[in-house]
Amino acid sequence: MGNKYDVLKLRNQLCFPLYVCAKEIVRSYKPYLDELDITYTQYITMMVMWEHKELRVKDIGEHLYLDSGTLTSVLKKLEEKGFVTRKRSEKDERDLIVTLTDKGTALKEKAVHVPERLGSCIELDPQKAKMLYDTLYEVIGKLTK
Amino acid sequence: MGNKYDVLKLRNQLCFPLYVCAKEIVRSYKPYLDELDITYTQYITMMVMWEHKELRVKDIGEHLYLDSGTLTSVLKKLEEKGFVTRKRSEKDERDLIVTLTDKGTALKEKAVHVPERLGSCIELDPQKAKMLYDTLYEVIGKLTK
DNA sequence: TTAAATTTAATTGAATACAATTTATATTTA
DNA sequence: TAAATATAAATTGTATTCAATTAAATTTAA
Repeated sequence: MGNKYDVLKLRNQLCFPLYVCAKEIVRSYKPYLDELDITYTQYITMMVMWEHKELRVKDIGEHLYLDSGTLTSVLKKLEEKGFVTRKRSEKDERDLIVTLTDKGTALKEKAVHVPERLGSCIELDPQKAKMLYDTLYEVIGKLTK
Repeated sequence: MGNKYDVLKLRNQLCFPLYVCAKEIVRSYKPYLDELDITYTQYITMMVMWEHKELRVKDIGEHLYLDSGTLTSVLKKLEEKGFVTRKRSEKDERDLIVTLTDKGTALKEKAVHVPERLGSCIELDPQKAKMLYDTLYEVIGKLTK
């Protein structure tokens, strides 16, 4: 029994729990990130910077799936806080080079405990976590090609 | 071989693909929802209204995991477009009653094809989809209690 | 029954996010 | 080379989202 409108019920949607889950996770990060005085978007930007030290805005955007419209203001905030510097490339003036500062590197020390603290809020079976991880990247691949 | 900072690498994060996936899915909805002249948030709000016809803002918020800060403006937009009405409850003046209009009900007819169109962008194995669905709600349960 | 506590929606302010456009620079082509 | 094209970041405008606060109404408690 069901009618053609059943597909429009919230409980039959896969995208909705995905949307809620992402939203609630970002919210759960807040108390831990507040201690570092950064937001979630600033946090994932710093993750990219901790790995690469120096990148163009465009490269950061490719790692994070974000465009310059979002990143310009995020990076200006991180520069204000002293975690990165922003400078035009001399090789190509169109590029803006973002570089991790010593203060930015030092923040890593504080951040290193965030993942476990968040993980203990979620408490997901490792096998389920892996399945979730793989499936999410599969969907991302399909949506972003 | 890894070091204590490995947990801070983007590829070792579970929350990050969740965040990206949700973001990209909402973006994928856009062309289809543009045809209905509504946004994703307005769309899920209409889903709740199609199922319940009449609800308080608070009830909508409980269904969608959104607070009045978000919903007040979403509902004002939906009222402007003529899909719902907003009226204070006579029983309890604190409550604001949102009611589906005929035009709102009619929109359902156009919306009914959105889920399949979106589904064909994702093309997920049904078994994986179910696993994903269950796991997401498991995480939501842990994060929102 | 008044006073205190609770509930509900709205408001305010900060931070995203994206589409579309603009500006500046660099590359390609005619 | 000059013009056309392409690329990168920034800007603009719209819409979320949340935390914190406010205002009004209701309920509870002293």
